[in-house]
Amino acid sequence: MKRSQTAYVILGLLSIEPKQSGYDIHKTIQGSVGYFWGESYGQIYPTLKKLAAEGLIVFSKSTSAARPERRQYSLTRAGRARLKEWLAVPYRDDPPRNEFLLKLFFGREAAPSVSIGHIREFQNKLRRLLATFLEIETLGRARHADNPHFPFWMLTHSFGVSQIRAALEWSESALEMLTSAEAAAKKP
Amino acid sequence: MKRSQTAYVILGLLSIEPKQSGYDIHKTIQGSVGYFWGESYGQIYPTLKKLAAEGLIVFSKSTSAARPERRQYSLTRAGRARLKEWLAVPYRDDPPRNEFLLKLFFGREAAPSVSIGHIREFQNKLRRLLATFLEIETLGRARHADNPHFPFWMLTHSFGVSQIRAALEWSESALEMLTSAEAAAKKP
DNA sequence: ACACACATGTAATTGGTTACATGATTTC
DNA sequence: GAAATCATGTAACCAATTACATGTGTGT
Repeated sequence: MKRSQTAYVILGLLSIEPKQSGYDIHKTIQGSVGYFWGESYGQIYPTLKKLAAEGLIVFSKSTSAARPERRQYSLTRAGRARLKEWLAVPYRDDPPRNEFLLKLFFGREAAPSVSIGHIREFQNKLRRLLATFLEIETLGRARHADNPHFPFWMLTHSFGVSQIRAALEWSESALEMLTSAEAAAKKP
Repeated sequence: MKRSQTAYVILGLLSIEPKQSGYDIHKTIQGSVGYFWGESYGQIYPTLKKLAAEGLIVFSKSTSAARPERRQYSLTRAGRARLKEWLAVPYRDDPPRNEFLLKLFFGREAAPSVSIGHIREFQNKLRRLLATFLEIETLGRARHADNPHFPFWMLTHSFGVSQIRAALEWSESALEMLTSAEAAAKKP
C-alpha cells in the first residue's frame, strides 16, 4: 500500500497552528515547508474531508459572517496520536526526479550553450531562493524565538541553506567547464 | 498537458548506447542517473511501445537464439531530433517531496530521539551513497575517459558529491543540536 | 470598474508504483 | 536442485495535478 503523505502534512501543520482552513493550509505550506513539500487544493480539500471522517480532525464554521464560509479545522487527540505514530516510523525516500540534472546528463546531445542556459537559470532560482531563506530566517528569529518548534524549523532551514550554497558553488565550476568547452569548440 | 518524462530518459539513454532492451534500460538507469532519476518496468515497457509506435525508436529481435527473446531498441533520426528539442526547452522543477525533512520539521511533536534516529539513518544512507559515488568516479575515469559524454556525466556526478558532502556536514551540526537538547530535557 | 486575495470544491486525466504472471538460462 | 539473473509484459490501484466552476470582500 502507498499511504498518502498529504494527510500527515495536514496533521502536522494543524498540530502547530490549529483552526486553519484548506486555504490557510495551502498558504502555510508555501510559507514553511514549501522548499521541500508541495500540495495542491485538489489534494488538500478531499484529504481534509477524509481526515474529518476518520475523526482525526474536526471543524467549526467561522463566526465572522462577513467573508465566504470558512471551515476551521483542528486536530483531535486521535489526530495528534496518529501524527506521533507516523513520526516514529522510518522516513521513506521519495522517488528522486530532477529534470535539470537529467538534461545536463544528456547535454552532449545539444550545443554547450543549451546546458549553459540551464545552469544560468538554475543559478537564478537558487539565488532567489537563498534570498527568501535569509529573509525568513531574520523574520523567524524575531517572531518565533520562543516558539518550541523553532529549533526544528531551523534544522530544515539550515539544511536548505547549506544545500543551496553547495549548489551555487558547484554551478560556478560547472559554468567554467562548459564555457571553456564552448570556446574550444569554436576555435579548433 | 503533462508530457511524460519517462520517454525522454529512454530517448536519452538510447542516444548514448543503442540496442538496449527494456531490461537493459532499467539497469542502465540505476547505474547512471539513478541518483536523481528512477523508472519502473511498469513505466518502461509501455513507453517503449508508445515510442516505437511514434517512430522515435525501432527494435530488432536479438539474433542469439539462446536467451529469452530480447527486443533491442535504437533511436531513429526522428527520435534523436525529439531528444534535442526537449533538451533546449527550459527544465521544469519537479514537485519537491522530502519526507525526511518533513518529519524533522514536525520533530517537536515527538521525543528528540526520534529525530536523532532519522538523522542517523540519513547519515548512513549518505555515506553509502558517497562511497558508491567515489567508486563510480574512479571506474568511470578509467573506462570512459575518451567518451565525449563523460564531461557531462561528471557534471551531474560532482553535483551529487557536493550535495552529499554538504548534507553530511549539516547532519553533524544537527545532531549536536538535538543531543544537547535531549540532555537538557533529561536534566532540568 | 477592475484586479486581487479570500474561499471551497469537483471532474478529468495521467503519471506512476506495485503486484501479478510467466518462463528461460546461468551459476552455485 | 535451488537461487539468481535475464527477460517481457499486464492489471489494479492510487496519488496528484490541472482545469473547471462559483462566488464574496477589499483595495485602488
